[in-house]
Amino acid sequence: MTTLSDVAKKANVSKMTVSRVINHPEQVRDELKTSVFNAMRELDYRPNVAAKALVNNRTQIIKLFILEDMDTTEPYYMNLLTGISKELGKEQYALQLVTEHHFDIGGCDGYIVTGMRHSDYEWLQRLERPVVLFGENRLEFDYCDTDNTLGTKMATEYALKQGYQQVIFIGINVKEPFEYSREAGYMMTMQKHQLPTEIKRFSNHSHLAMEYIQSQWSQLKPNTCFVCASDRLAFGVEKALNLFNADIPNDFGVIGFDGVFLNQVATPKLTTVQQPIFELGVQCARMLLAKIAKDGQPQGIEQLAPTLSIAGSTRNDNL
Amino acid sequence: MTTLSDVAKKANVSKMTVSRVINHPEQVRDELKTSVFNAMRELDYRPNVAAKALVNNRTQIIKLFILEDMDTTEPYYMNLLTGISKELGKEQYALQLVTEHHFDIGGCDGYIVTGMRHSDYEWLQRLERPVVLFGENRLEFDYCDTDNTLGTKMATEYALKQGYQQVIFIGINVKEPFEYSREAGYMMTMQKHQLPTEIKRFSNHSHLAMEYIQSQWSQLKPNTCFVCASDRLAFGVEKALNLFNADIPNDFGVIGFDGVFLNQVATPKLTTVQQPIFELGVQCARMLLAKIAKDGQPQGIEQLAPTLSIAGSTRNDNL
DNA sequence: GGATATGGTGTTAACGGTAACAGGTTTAAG
DNA sequence: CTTAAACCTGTTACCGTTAACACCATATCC
Repeated sequence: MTTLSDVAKKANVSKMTVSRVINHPEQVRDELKTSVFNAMRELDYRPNVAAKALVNNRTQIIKLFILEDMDTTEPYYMNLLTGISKELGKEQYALQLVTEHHFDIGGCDGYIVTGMRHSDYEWLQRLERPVVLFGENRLEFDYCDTDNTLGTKMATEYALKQGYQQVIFIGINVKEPFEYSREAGYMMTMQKHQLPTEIKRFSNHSHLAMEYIQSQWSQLKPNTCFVCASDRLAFGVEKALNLFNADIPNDFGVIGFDGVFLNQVATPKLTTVQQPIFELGVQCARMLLAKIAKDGQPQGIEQLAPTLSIAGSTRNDNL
Repeated sequence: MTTLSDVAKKANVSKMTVSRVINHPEQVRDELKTSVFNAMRELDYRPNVAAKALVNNRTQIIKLFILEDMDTTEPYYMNLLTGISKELGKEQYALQLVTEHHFDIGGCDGYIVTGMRHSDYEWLQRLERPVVLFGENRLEFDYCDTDNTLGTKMATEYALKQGYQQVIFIGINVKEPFEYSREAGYMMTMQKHQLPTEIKRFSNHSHLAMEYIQSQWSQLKPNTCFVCASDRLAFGVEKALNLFNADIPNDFGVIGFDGVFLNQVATPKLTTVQQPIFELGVQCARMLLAKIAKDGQPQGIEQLAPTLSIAGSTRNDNL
């Protein structure tokens, strides 16, 4: 391993100058800078992360708290993790997963928290390092999330554009901001078109949505589209409709929300609000690193636009 | 942050003694040891990872290479990651994900590699730090994996025990050890019972298995069980059988392999060979840490027994 | 009883990097 | 032309930990 000293010798300067070229390049003459850069290249210099961490009192570790039960949303996370990890890797940060609320053994430079519920608020506030949430909140935490309202707006607009006369919203019965936002997108769009709204809510399990459709089958009118707050619920709706040999997408449309895995295995494949999970991971990481660099200053919020992934569960102009 | 020196002062010894209590306790008198332990507890001492890493020329980072396309096996990985991460965390190691073959920027103390294909052999061999594979291989790499042969043995035995007269194996057409092992478990069991074997192979996509069943439907005899090399294929088989309103599980049985997510969303839920993915992650990590501690010495292989998760896609004595 | 091992502890010098300060040179101002 | 400010670069000390060695007791041997 080549060190600062090696580079310094090769470039005929002191260690300190080399260090400055890396961290405060504006303080060094251009002439020296180029010769230092050359030396670094020739020797294939890579800074020693541990040494830097030691002197800066950093750990180069970011902890990712996954507070919700992973099994319920599992496929989701891999993309998030990949995004976070990729971005952190660029700055030589490493990731540590924390799934239980076990004690914070070993330090870290910051936290990314996902699946926060309102009850977690208290202990999150006590954390002594910068925190960024993945997922909307109405508190003062910095966060990244999909633009949930935009997502259901897009879904509802699309359903109407495809000519479905009734649009029913199948929501998740949790009192969390992301759900409110998704419902809001639906409501706003329906009101804009002066149409009546109808919202049903269930725990996020496919069989509940399925049972609902089964119980309501006789009252369902054709030409209805179900805009769902998750792919899970949409999956259940579709399964139930299939049981009655309903004509999807001509008589009934189904639109999910998430776009991770489940929409792919449904038959027909689900039209869904595709969240940019990977990019959200990248953004979370970026925001956290910025916050660390700026000594914990608030970084605000970042909402990324989802895309509507169109598949066989809704009518489609273009087919 | 309390340091070694703080502890040393409190216990009236030198830093070195404290360090020895941690790393070479056998070299320290019991009397001193206890007083050092007390001091550590009172001051809530946590070793500084960066300092330790610096002096030991370690990074405390493990890289996880995910070589296969994640989208195909996605739900799988979260459990693996959690297992690995949990175990690494205990020893203050952090994880770095590497999904593209991008350059090995920044060092690490070891690698865990998953999704290795035969073509990756060459560059893997060149890695300069200890490597442990997740997944069978017939080369000299240390690895952890499910006992694949045992898995299909269990599945096939179970199918026969439930009285299915024909058992057909639906395999994945890749030339990889895990597939050979799964086929072997099926073959051995059938031969043991002196029954004829039948193996079909497809790429690991549900629609291919689905199309196969559809094309063969007229020739399929009731009382047949399909033992599949993946839940994906099993899912396809089941979907096709459902299309014909076949009686699952009475006329046809379906058994998958993996037990991550997909088996849960199938209707009826899939009986499947449940891999202990989380534990495999833990084992991988443990093996790698042992290898690092022993300066890269081979650690052999570790095959964990899967369990048969019984659900509605097969007949069941107990129901 | 003096030489020789043995076990337990402290001292010193690194590991690779950076902040803070010191010192030298150039530029600008009066 | 002097003096102060601005600019660059080097020196020193330290971040927290450990290996290697030095040292001093005590136990062991002939």
